[in-house]
Amino acid sequence: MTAIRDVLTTAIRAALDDSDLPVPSAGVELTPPRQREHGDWATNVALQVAKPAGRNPREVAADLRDLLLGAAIPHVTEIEIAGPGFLNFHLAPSWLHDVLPDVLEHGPDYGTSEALSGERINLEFVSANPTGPIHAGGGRWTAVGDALANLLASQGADVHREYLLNDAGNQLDAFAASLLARMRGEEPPEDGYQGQYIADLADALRDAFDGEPSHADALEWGYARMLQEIRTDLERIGVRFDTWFSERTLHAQGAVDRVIEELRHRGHAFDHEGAVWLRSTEFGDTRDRVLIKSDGSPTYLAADLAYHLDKLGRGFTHLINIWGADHHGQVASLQAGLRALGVEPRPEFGPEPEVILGQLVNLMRGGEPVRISKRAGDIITLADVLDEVDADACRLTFLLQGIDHVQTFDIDVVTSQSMENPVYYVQYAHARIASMARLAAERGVSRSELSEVDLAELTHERELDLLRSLAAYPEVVADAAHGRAPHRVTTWVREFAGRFHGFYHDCRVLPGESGVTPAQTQARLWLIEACRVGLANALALLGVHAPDRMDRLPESDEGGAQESASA
RNA sequence: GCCCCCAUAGCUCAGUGGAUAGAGCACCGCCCUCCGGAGGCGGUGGCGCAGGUUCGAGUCCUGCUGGGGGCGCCA
Repeated sequence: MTAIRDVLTTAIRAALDDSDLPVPSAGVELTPPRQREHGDWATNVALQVAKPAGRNPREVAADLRDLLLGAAIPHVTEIEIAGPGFLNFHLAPSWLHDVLPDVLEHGPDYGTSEALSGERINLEFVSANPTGPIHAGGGRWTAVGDALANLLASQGADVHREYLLNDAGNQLDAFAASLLARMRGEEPPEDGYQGQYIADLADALRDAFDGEPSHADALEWGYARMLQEIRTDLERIGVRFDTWFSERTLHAQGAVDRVIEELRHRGHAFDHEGAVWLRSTEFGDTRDRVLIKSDGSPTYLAADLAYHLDKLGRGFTHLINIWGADHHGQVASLQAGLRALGVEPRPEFGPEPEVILGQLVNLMRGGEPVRISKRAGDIITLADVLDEVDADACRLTFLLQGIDHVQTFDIDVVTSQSMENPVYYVQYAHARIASMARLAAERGVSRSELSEVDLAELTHERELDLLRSLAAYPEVVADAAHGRAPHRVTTWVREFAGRFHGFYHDCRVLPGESGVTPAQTQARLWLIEACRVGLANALALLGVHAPDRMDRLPESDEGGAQESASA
């Protein structure tokens, strides 16, 4: 929230008050218009309040304009009534010049807020079963989850990254049975795991034991191997979890049993056909759900309820899970169950846990879809991707678009043509700034104290564009956090980098033959430093490095040597 | 049959009620005597269909069409 924005909003509220008009229930909307001719800020309040007041919007706007002009708001040079009744504020560039010290003063904290101060948020993501390597598509949840954690933390929340290990169900049994079968040269069971990695593991398993290991030995051995592999992959992409939560501990400590008892006690569990059911229909679910199967074992839902209760018991004020869209069917019953257990939803967050459903990733290779086939070689793992492309390119690729869209991840585009990845365009902007700083130092050009620099030298449209982007940045971050939409930061930083490259092209910073005045050099040196802060802060949220230098591209052919398709 | 998500330029996507819908790639042209050309500038080209709500709809609602994902005493 920039200062000028607050000033304008306050002035508009006062003008409404003086006109005996109500402030719209959603508050005063004040936005930068898309068209530059429409000024620096625009509000639609006249349109919103005119109808209930039975008045003409443009007349209301005219009254408000008179009051606002009388208020002598800083920087404001003109207020025009436009279209059906917009109020467009035209400001002197001085309002943008004020942004620069704001950015520099806050540095790494520029763009943060305290909106979520006091919240302890548990964010669970990835949580891939420890029965195989993380699939390339799982990289999406890794990147999105880590960036979202950063975003929530930027708003003042205490964020805890958690990975749930599904190590208690029959998945690991099927996994172990598959390993043993493969070790004996047999086909894995019907519901078992296939793929080359199982065969490789089976070979290693044979070497690890004298004689045939027991089912339990194979299970623990395989589990440990997969867990290690998963942790390694996540380390490679640069994500660290605060807690690796073992589902087993819930069963071992009787937490699952206690959940059933509690639900019975509250009258929300009942017996039917030898099983124990949750009356989830009373809490918004489409049907009741089984908690204890007729063979006496708990369902996944029962364990999941115990797990989420455990999280709340650890003092978190809000729980967020990032799940793939293929788990959509679990959401209603989990939320119904927690509700049945007496967990009250918070109005600002909705039901607990908050479940963010992300659409899946379609893997492509060379323009051809890669089916998630059981056959060997068709599995593309996150590790495969990381073997060919650096973590930054990988992460940014996953953060390019909103998670409501199925993402197409063409491994050939992200790897062999990785120079097309926008990450380099953005990182290059940061490296350029660092390069300019190095050159300035070499030439003995140093920055004066900011207070002694005349920022009014920044008048070029390219310079003002950069300042406009920087001014908008804190709100972009806040919206991205609130909307659980890290890709908005990606969108911002890509546009910002574009604006920087444009500035670089048109505006010389360092003294040379171009006729830059010493005063301009000083103002621009501070401007690029502010840009560096903006780029670095945004990239940090995305979990992408902001390099000070990048390797030069190898000289590419001039393109003239192309052989034509002569047969 | 029911539930969730999606449909914007040739392709991949931005745009979560505002005024003239934006990028990248691809295609067609330009720009290196000066801070890194991984760059800059211009051009071609678009909101699936039909209703509705609203002063105003790519955005909200309904229906349709077309994609994707779910609907177990699996996890």
